[in-house]
Order: sequence, then structure tokens, then C-alpha cells
Amino acid sequence: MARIFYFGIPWCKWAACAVNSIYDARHKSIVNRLTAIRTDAGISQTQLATALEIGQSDVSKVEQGQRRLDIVELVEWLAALEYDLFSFLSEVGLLVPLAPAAPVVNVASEFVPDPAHVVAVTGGTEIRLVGSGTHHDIVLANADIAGYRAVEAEAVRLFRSLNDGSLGLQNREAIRVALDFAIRRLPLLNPSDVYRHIIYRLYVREFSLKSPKQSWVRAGGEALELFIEDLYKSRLLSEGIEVEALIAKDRRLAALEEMGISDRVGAAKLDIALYGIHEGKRYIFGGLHVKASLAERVTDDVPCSEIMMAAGYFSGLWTFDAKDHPPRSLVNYGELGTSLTGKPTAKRLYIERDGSFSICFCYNTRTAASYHKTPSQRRIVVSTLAPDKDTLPSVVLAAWQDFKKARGLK
Amino acid sequence: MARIFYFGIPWCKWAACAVNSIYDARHKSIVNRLTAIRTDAGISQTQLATALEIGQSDVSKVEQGQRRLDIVELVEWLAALEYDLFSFLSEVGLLVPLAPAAPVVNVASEFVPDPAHVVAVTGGTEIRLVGSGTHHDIVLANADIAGYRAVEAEAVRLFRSLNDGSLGLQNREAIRVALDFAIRRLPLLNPSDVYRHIIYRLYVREFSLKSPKQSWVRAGGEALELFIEDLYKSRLLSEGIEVEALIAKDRRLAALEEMGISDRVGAAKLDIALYGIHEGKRYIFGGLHVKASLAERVTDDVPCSEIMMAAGYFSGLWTFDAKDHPPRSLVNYGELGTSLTGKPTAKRLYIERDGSFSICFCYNTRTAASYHKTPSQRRIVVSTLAPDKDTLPSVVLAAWQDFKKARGLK
DNA sequence: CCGACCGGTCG
DNA sequence: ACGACCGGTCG
Repeated sequence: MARIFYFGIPWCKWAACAVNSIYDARHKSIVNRLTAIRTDAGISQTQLATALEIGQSDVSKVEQGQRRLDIVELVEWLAALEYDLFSFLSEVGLLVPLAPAAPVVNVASEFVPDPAHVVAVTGGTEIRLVGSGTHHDIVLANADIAGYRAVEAEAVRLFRSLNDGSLGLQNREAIRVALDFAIRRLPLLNPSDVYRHIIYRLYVREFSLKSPKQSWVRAGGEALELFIEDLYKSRLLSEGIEVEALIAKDRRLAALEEMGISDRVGAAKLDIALYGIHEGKRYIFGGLHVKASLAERVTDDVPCSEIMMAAGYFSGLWTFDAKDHPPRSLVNYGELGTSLTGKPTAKRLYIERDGSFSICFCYNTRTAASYHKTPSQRRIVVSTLAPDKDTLPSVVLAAWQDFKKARGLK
Repeated sequence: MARIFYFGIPWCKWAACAVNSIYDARHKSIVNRLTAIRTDAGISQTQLATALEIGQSDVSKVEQGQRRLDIVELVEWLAALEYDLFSFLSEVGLLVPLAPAAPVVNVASEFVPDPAHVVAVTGGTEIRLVGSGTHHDIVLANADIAGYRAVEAEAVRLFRSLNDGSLGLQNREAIRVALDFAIRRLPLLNPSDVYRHIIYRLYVREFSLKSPKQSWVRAGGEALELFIEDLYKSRLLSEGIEVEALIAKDRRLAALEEMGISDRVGAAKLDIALYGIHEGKRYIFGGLHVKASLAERVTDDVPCSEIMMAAGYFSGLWTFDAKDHPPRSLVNYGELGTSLTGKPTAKRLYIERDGSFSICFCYNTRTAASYHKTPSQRRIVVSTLAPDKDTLPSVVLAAWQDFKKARGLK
């Protein structure tokens, strides 16, 4: 039973407008917005009337406020305009959250977003993840409801197209586009939540050609590398730095060979190469290891990273640190730990104690960044992907300048 | 522009109910639902009227369908009932997805044994693995049909019991028992096929309490360690060697500490400890890293193994080398490679070139054993688990004798 | 074709 | 509780 929120305008007494709400200011804004949606879409009153199988004069009357729409009529009106009802209600100020979030529910697996339960709450949007005969409500802090719905619509469009090939996209490209769209449309969200609760779960829900979770492993992993390449390309090119996702085997081998370490590391142990341009020549000066989540798999990258650093190259770990603990909740706490008090998690030690990476860029804002001086001097930094928050470009630029100095390139 | 859903009932022409939609079936359902929400909440018409600051008769009129609500009124009505608008619209059938409904079933490649297709063929038994609307017929060489059926029956009994807890077994224990039963009952089969095509696939087919594949990852992995401990315990105890699965965290830490390497490796990087008994004292002299399949995950164990070897300990890799390539067939060729001609697979290099493990014990009989002298002198050995074929006990015994000599224990 | 991608599990 | 377990994918 859904009683979490109510949608209303508490300061206006219904009694006052019960008889003549047609003249009410809120009705004016509804009517004005309906008219604007129609004209923005380049639809004439006559065309709309035809679609609704009513007379043009009925459309005119509604838009002048002389005839009011009940809920069924409004729904069909918006349908004819192909406009989302919740976006509409949001725009005309009819959605107001009541209570703070979310009863906690115990869970099992296969949790995917329920399109019928997307509600505005204080400070964000609540979505419902349903699965195994139960559900869990997750609050996406700083997400507006229209933004979430737009992201869901785009992801659904992209992922469904994979089932019939209608857009001609590879899976990894569809995921990259969906993730890019979501990060841009919901820039204030925790990026790790966007990745894990929105994009991953919608992919699992919509993609049915192959087992979606296993497909996600392959396609999602490569999509993340493409996403990162694309994200930083423009931010770094102006600094004379090129970012290259090493998905093609020969490109990866070329990168490892230029560093002179291809005989000592597996051929597939670097995800992103960083090249600096100096006097028209292109030098590799480092790279990024990309992991959506860490688990024991972060160990894979440690040997290569240590070899790179020993050879004088920059070697960063880029991660969403995505991980939730279903028995308790579906809150995405990550594995690097949310607190600096108490014993550090095992994963932190790779960076803070062992210094196996030059730096760890973490995009789960629940993760605790390194605060005090670390034993290895290597740090975990945490931010969103907003250009003014994310220090990756400046860190990479500094690494390039250090590299030039060390190699006597001036 | 948000176009996720449209809200409407396409088969009903608006025109038909524009004048008198109050009598429309959809209005009835709206009105009935509003009434039900009120009564379910134990609110009287009078109480609701007071909250809305209207008369009780107005409430009555609305609930009888004599007076219809526009959108502003509906929003406030639901607000007074503390009921979610989106849930309401969903319940009265006003939310219709734009695209055809999402395909709910994504049962792609879940290949599980078809109990109806088990046939004797020359040299073995053919079973049918069904999934994705297609199937693959697999020949289990050297399996008699009665043996296969007995194994399937036992596995089904064990795995079904996990759904209702009827045998009181943990998942890993049920898997261990099933694997043990199968290996004993079908001793001439390729052990990797027993593991992968029989035990794994029956677990996926029968266990339904949690997502079976992910459950397998956890439970199957630990079951394998228990299985190995149990398998070699009796064969090695007579030689004064104890085999201990390091599933308990404190036992694992104790093993790493006795080797003096606990500060340099992650706490969970060894699966089986090997202890020798000398003059009533128990010395750790090595261990086994266990992997059902390799993938990139074998890298996890490399650093710990190299540290163990550098410190003078025996460090073996025990693997089923289980891997098939479904698009082509479901034959379990492994990743170490079936041929010694041509370029060695990347996985072989860990042992044969880099010598990162003392030895690799592989129980996929399709895998090619090291034949020529290897660069590292370290070898891949391949066999079944039959006591007269499996050289593991003698290799481990030799390692214990070498250890005693090196440490001056005589 | 051979390889690394990642998340639900459950002790 | 927090960690390592492993296999279908698809380039």
C-alpha cells in the first residue's frame, strides 16, 4: 500500500476552488502548460482535435479555460501530445512530497526498477527495486523525478533495441550511451548509484537476448572503458593529452610495448592509456586501470600497476566502487569503506598502505576519501564526475609534466 | 522531452466519453478505488470532508459518481488520503507503457540437463543440455548410463533439499557430497566434465531459493575446497601429512602467519594448507591454490604463490580448468589449451614460463600436460582423480621431504 | 577463437 | 560484518 507521499498543495484550500476551480491560478498554469506543450511540438489545435477525435472548438475551449479536463481526459490529452504525465504534473507544481523516505525491507535477488513506482521524496527520487517476490525502495539523492524518468526512457529505448537490433548498436555502445546520458541528465547523483541502480538494473530488466547479467559483465565492463575515454577526451586534449581505451588487442599491446613492460605483464592488463603530445611526438606516460567494482579482482591489476610505477609511469585506479549488501539493504556502500575510523578495509590497503597504484579515483560518493597522510603517500580521492569536482584531469596533467621533467622533455 | 509512457486507453475514443465520461467505466473504477482507499484507511466521509474543507455531501457525490474531479481536485483528494498518485493511476489502469510490454523472461543460455534425454552411446553416455530454446548433446565418455542416473538422482535429492532445508545441509556441503558421490560413482570420467556438466548444471537446475548461478559461485567454490581436503586427507595422513581447507578466516591467517608472509599478502589468498608432522610437531610446508576455472582470476593467486615459493614453501595450483565456448559447442576444453603445438595459451605462461606456481594439477583430461622441458621447470600435470592416476599425493610428499631437508628436520 | 569483463552469495 | 567465490559473454 503506497502511502509514502501525498501530492498536493497544502496552502490552498480545496473548498475555495471546489465550485469554480476553473478560474483558479493552478488551472491557469495547467491550461497554459498544455497549450505550450502543443505549440512547442508544432501541433495545431485542429491536429490535436483530430487525434483526440473531438472538435477543434473543444480544444480551444479547454485551452481558454472554459472547459476543464478530468483525469481521464487529461491523461488522453497528454497521450495525444506524447507527453509524460509526471513531467507535466511536476512542471505545473502538483507534485509535493510528504514524508521522508522509505521503509526498509528484507530482500533476495534479481532486483530491477519497477516503472510504476517512481516518486519524488525530500531531496531526491525514490525508485522501487523489485525482485524475488519482494522489493526494496532506494532513494536517489539529488535526482529530479523528470530526470529519472527521462533516463529510464532513454535506457529502455537503447536496451530494448538490442533485442531486435533495431538501432544497430553493440551492447557496450548502448550501455555507454545510456550511462553518458544518465550522468549528464542527473549530474548531482552519486555516479556509482547511476551506474549500479539505474543503468545496470535497467539493462538486466530489458536485455533478454542472452543472460543479461553475464552479458552485463562483458558489455558493461567495456562500456565503462569507452565512457571514461569519451568523458576525459575533451577535457584533456586541450592540455595536449590523449586518452585511449585499450579495447583493441593490438592497441593494448602497443601501449605495453612502448612502456617496455609487455614481456612482464599479461597482454590484457591495462584498460586506458594516457599519451602526452610533446613537440609533435606522442609519448605514453601512464594509464588507468578501470574496475566498476573491486572484489578480489582488484588484485589482477596490482602486478601490472606496480611494474608500471617502477618503470616511472603513472598508474591510476578508476572505480565506481559499486557494491551493496542485499541481506541488509540495497544501499551501495562500496568496498573501500565509508569511514576512516576503525580498521581500514582490505581494499584500501592496496592504495594507502601498499601504494600499488599512483592514486585511486573513486566515484562512489559514499566512500571515504583518504584524509590523513597515508603510509604510501598514495591516496583515494572521491568525487562526482562534474568537471568542477573531478580532479582526475589535473592529476593526470601533473603526471604528464612530472614525466616530461623526468625524461628531460622540455 | 519525457516520453516514457503514455497514459491512456487506446481502444476507447475520447470523443465517445467527452460529454459524459462520468458514466464511463474508467470513471467508475476511479471512483470505486477512491472509495476503497478511504474505507481501507478507516476514514469516514465526514473526516475526509473535514480534511478537504468541503461538505460531506460533496464527498458522497464524488463517490457516487455524480460529481467528477479534475486533476487538481484529485491530487488534493489523494493527498488528504495520504495516497500516492502514481500508485493510484497504476491501480486504475491509467498507466499504459508506450512500447510493448517489457519481455519479462530472459532465460537465455541456461543449459541444464534434460532428464528425458540420457542415452547410451558408443564409449559413454550422451546427455542433453537444454536452454535458450536450443540444446547441446554432450557425450560423457566412459560413463555408464546407470551410473549417470544414480548421480543425477543423488544430486537432485541433495540440491532440492536446499530449497526447503529438509536435509539441514549448507549449500557448500550439499555440493561437496554430490561431487564426491559423482567422482566415486563415475571414476573414469573427465573430472572437469563431472564438475561442470553434471554437478554445476544440476545445481543451477534444482536450486531455486536464490539466483542459482551466483549461489554456485560462492557455494561451489567453497565446496571444491572441502572436496579436495576430504579427497586427499586419507591418502596423505598415512604419510604424516595433514590437508586443511582454509575456509575459516582464523585458520587461514594462522597458516599465512606460520609462513611469515601474512603481512605481505591479502588475508584470503590461500585455499588449502599442507602440514607435515615431524617428531610430533606440525609444520606448514606449503599449500594449494584452488580454482574451478581460471579466467583472469588466476592472477589473484600469483602474488601470494610467488611470495610462498620465494620463502621456500610449496605452492601448487589445483584446477578443473573448466571452460566451454557455448556459441560453438558445450565441450569443456578448458583454458590451458588442448595442444602443445602452436603458441601456448596465456594461462600456461603463468606456470611454464613464469613459474609462478610450483606445479599445476589439472583435472580436465582434455588439457595438454606439459611434455617438453619448460622454461621455468614448472609443469602442468593432467589426470583423473583416480588414486592410481593422480600424482598429487606423491608430489606433495616429495615437497614435504624437500622442506624437511631444507630446514634441517630429519 | 581466446580472453577479461563483474555481481549475488553466504559463511 | 565484509570478503573471495566463478561463468556467460562477445569482441
